[in-house]
Amino acid sequence: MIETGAEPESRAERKLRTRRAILDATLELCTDSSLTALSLRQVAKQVGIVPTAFYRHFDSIESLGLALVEESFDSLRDLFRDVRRNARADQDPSTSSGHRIVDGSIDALVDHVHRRRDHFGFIARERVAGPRSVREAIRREIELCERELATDLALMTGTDTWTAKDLHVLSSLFVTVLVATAEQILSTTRPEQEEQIVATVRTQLRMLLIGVYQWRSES
Amino acid sequence: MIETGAEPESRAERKLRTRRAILDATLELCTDSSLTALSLRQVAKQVGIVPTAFYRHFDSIESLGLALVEESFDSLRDLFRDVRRNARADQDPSTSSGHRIVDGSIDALVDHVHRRRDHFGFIARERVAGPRSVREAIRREIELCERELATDLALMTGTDTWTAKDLHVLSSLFVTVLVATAEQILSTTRPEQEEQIVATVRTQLRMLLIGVYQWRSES
DNA sequence: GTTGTCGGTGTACAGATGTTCACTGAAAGG
DNA sequence: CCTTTCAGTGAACATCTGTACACCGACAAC
Repeated sequence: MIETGAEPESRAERKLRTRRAILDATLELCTDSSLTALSLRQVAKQVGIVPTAFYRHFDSIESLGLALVEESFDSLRDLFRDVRRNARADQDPSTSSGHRIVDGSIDALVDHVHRRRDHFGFIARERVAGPRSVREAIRREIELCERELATDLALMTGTDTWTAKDLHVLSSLFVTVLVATAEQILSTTRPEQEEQIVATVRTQLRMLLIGVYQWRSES
Repeated sequence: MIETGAEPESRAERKLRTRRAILDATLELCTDSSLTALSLRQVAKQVGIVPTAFYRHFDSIESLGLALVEESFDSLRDLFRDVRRNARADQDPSTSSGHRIVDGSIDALVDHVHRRRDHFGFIARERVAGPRSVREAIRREIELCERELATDLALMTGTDTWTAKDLHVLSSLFVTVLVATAEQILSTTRPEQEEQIVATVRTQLRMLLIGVYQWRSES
């Protein structure tokens, strides 16, 4: 469609470009309304291809959704990597009860959500409203994240004597709060309201952390 | 359609019955797929009326959704009432750190979610995937619940010296966990997995409660 | 008993939907 | 150079979509 100067572009590259265009168009089209309400023809029109050409890349909206799940969770894993790097740098016993880690993690969350509104919004929506297979894929990925976070938590001071079960319980709670916060950030555009959301979750995590530092696993 | 014997049934009653049938049909049809993916004709067919008759009751799927929001939050308020009654009965200083209240509240949650799967599922889904006006209505209702819970929390031992802001922060965290738990319960049918979910949230709330009991509001 | 109200019906239409099929034309491969 | 591959085309289809309109017939009101 739009050729910008002299780009040879192999056939494979061109195919990949259209595929990307489909993924992007889909993310844009379902910013409000969910995959299940999205038609193949809307996507095709947005991309600028004929409806039938869609089948050269995906054989249904559902499998398109599965591809978007993978892509979106790449963004979420980026966030996790940032948080982990952040936490490791602050593994300083002199800091008071992990306030730095909390603040750093929240900042990272806000930052990543802003940079990939589309991906985080996609996960939040399709997690509960998408086609069954998409919902299941998302749940599986989230459980993966929880397990991953649990092993990270095991390495931190204070939780080193915890049972594996308790570690996972805590990890799951963090992920729940993380998801809820992302949803809230996505549902507002007013900066002062976002400030409010961030301040709230900051306090929530601090309250929780007090409990965590006192917790001793039973048995 | 189905006349069971001698029921005079006034015109108003009949209209109300059809309205109910529409609401029920809608809840059933969108157990997986969201309002935005639901067509007026599907609803009409499920109810057993002709498509145009739909307009005698609602002027769009969206306004139908708003009615369902009100109805669903009636169920949620029922839950809150149960929890509050429960908590008041257990306002006994001899119980250890509110374990009884936590357990009772979770039991009430599970019970209500089972009894009104449709309503809780509707809220969980349309909260993020419904039409804009429906999403906004749900968010408003949830904020109402948070405020309500915050005033309840103020009356409890341990939080009586807290600032209004901190009370709302805690209330918001409880509601977040509540919503997340309801979502998890709804997404499973296996009893042993539900047991697992309940055990997890029980521990999570206990961890959190430790922090709450130590928390002192600043300024 | 006449009249008006109003749920519900049936027909109709213009447009959108998923999917099929035979096609084109340029890049890839021999 | 000639052949194959294959992303994208375009027409055609049966079906579903929201909504407009004229209509019916039972209940309600007078």
